[in-house]
Amino acid sequence: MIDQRLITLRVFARCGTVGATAELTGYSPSAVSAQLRELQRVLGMQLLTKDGRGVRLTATGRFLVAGSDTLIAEWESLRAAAMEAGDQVQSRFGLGGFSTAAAQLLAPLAATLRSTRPLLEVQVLEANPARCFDLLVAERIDLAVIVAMQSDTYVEDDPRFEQTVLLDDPLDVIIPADHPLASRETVTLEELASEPWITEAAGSTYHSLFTAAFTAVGVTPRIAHEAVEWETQIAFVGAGLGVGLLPRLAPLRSAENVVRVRITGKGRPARRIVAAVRRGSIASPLIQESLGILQARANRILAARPEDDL
Amino acid sequence: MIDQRLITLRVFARCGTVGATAELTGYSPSAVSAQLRELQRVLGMQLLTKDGRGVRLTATGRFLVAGSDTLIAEWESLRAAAMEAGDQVQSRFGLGGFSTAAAQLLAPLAATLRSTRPLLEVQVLEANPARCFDLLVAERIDLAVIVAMQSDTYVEDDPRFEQTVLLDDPLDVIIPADHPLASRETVTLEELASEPWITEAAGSTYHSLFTAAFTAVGVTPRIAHEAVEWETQIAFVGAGLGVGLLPRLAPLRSAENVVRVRITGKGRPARRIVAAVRRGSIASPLIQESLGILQARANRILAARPEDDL
DNA sequence: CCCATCATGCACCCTTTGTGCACGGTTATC
DNA sequence: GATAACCGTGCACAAAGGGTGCATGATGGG
Repeated sequence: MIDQRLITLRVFARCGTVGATAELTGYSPSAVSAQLRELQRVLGMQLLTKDGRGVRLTATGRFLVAGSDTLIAEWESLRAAAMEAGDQVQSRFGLGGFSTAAAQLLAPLAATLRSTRPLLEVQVLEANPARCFDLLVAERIDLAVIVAMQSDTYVEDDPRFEQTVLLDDPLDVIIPADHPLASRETVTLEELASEPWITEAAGSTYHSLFTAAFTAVGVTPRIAHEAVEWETQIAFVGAGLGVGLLPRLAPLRSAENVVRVRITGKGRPARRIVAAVRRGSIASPLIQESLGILQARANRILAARPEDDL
Repeated sequence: MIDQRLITLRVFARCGTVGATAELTGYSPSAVSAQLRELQRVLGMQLLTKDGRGVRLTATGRFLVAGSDTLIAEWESLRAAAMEAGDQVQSRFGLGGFSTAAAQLLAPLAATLRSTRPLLEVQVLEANPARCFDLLVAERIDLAVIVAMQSDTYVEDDPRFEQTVLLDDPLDVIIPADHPLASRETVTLEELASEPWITEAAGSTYHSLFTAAFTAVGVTPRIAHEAVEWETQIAFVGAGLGVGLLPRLAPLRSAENVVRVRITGKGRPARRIVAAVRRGSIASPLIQESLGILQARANRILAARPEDDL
C-alpha cells in the first residue's frame, strides 16, 4: 500500500547500487533508475547524487528512508489489525529461509499452510540470512527463518524487523567412521584441537562461528580444507581428510562412512534460529499462525534431543 | 506516496457513494469501482458490501479507513520533515477556499507564491468548506481557507486535519441608503428585530449563523426574502426589500444604493476564518510560508478595522 | 408501475511502466 | 598510461495496467 517507488528506494538504501536493487526487487536496472527518477520528480526532492561510477543517497534521501521505517511498520500494523478484526485471509504469502532451516522448518510450514489454507498462494525462497532481510525490505517475502550469528550484522532491535527465537541448534562434529573418537558418545573441543578441520571459506557465516567456538576454549585449530556445501564437507570427512562441524538439523545419511558426535563442555558451538518479519506485521493472523507452527515444529525437534542438549 | 486506491477508499468513506467519490477524485465511477475492487483483491479483505442500490463499508473497511488516518498523517509529517531537512521545493500546490475567503486571502497568497516561487505550479479551487475538507482528503488540494461555523460539522480535533485560526470576520448589516438607520455608525440586533430580512436559504451555512445570532438576543426576525449570492442579496437590499447580513470581507460597491453599518452589542455575529491542512503536513516549508502570508494578510485586514471591532 | 439512481461489467484506448541494448563515464589492473 | 570491467542512464519498443464511456441490472421512491 506504500508506493512501490518508496519501497525501491528503501532497497537501494540497503544495497547501495542500482544493479543490486534491480536484482533484489526483480526489476531491470533501467526500471529501478526510472522509478527513482520518478520518485524524485513526484516528491520534488533530490534524493540521489552521482558518486564516482555509482549513485549515492543525499542527506534528504537518507532522512526519507530512515523516516519511512515507522511508516512501513505503521502500515504493516494497520494491515495486520484489519486482518485480525475482519477475520480475513490474505492471498499471497512469501517465505524465505536458509538451507537446513528451509528444509527442516519452512518446508513443513509451507505444507501445513497449504492444507489449512488451500487458497493461499505460498511461495518459498531459499536465500541466506542477509538476503532474507533484503527480501523482507523489498516485500518479496513476508516471513524469514534465518540463523542469527552473534558476530553477524544481526541487530536485534532493527526498527524494520521483529524477530522471534525458534530454537538453538547445536553444532555436532562429524568424524570418519574409522577414527578413534568415532565410537564416543560425546567429545570436547579440546579433544578435537589437533585434528585437521574442514570448514567453510573464511568470511562466511559458519566460519566465524567456528573460530568463535575455539577462541572460547583458547586453542587455534588447523584448517586443512574448505567446502561450501554441507554435502561436500561430509564427503571430505568421509574420505578421511579431517573432521568438521555440522548443525544438528542438517541431515546425515547413514551410508556416508561418517559418524556424528555431540560436543560437550565449554565453548560448545550453536547457531540460533530465529523467525523475522517486517515490524508491525507480527499481529497478522497468518503470521501468528505461522509462528505457532514453526514454534511447534521447533519444540518437537527439541523434544527429540538428549536431555543434556536442551 | 500512499497508494491511490487507499486514498480513494478514504474519500468513499466520507461521501458514501461511488458516484460522489468519482466526482471528488476526478475519476469516472467505473474507475472508482475498479480501484476499490482491486484494493480488496490486493489486501485480501472484503471492504464493501452491497447495501440497497449502493455499497457500504464493512466493519473491516471502516477499521482500515479509521486506522489509515494516522498513516496519512505520518506520511505527511515525514514528507514535510524531509522537505524541511533538505530545503527542497515541491512542484504542485493546490489551494481551496470559499468565495470571499478565496478572493481576499487565497488570491493574494497565490499571487505572492507565484512571484516568490516561480516554478511552483499553484492551483486554486473555489469550493465550500465541506467540499474543501473532502478535497483535502482526496489530495486534490493541500491547503484550504474556510469559514468555520460553530454550529457546523466542524470538529477542531479531527485526526485528519490541522487547523489554524486566521481571523474572525464580523458580519455587518446592509441597509437601504434611505433607511432611518442608514446614517448610524453602529446598530444593535435588537434595533433590527422588526426589519424584514434577506438571508440565504434555510439549511445553508450562513443561515444557521443568522438564526444563532438572533436566538442569542432572544428575538425571532422575520425572513422576507432569500438569496444565494451576495450580489443578489445586495441588490434586494438596494431595492428596499429589507436588510441583510454581509461579512466585512465581502466587498460592497459604492453605487449600490446600500450602506453598511457595523453591529454592536450582544450576539454580534461573526464567522471564523481558518486555514486547514492535512495533519502532519503543517511542518512543510511551503505550508509554513503560506500560513505566514495568510496570517500577515489577516493582520493587515484586522489593522484596518475600527478598534472596537477587533 | 414507471422512472430515477447507483454500481458494475465490457470493449476500447491510451498512458504508464518495464525490458533490452547501447553508450558515456569512472575506477581498477597490469 | 592503456585497457578492461563496472555502473548508471537514455532510447526504442513492447506489454499491461488503468481510465473512459456506454450499456446493463438492481433497487427504492413517487
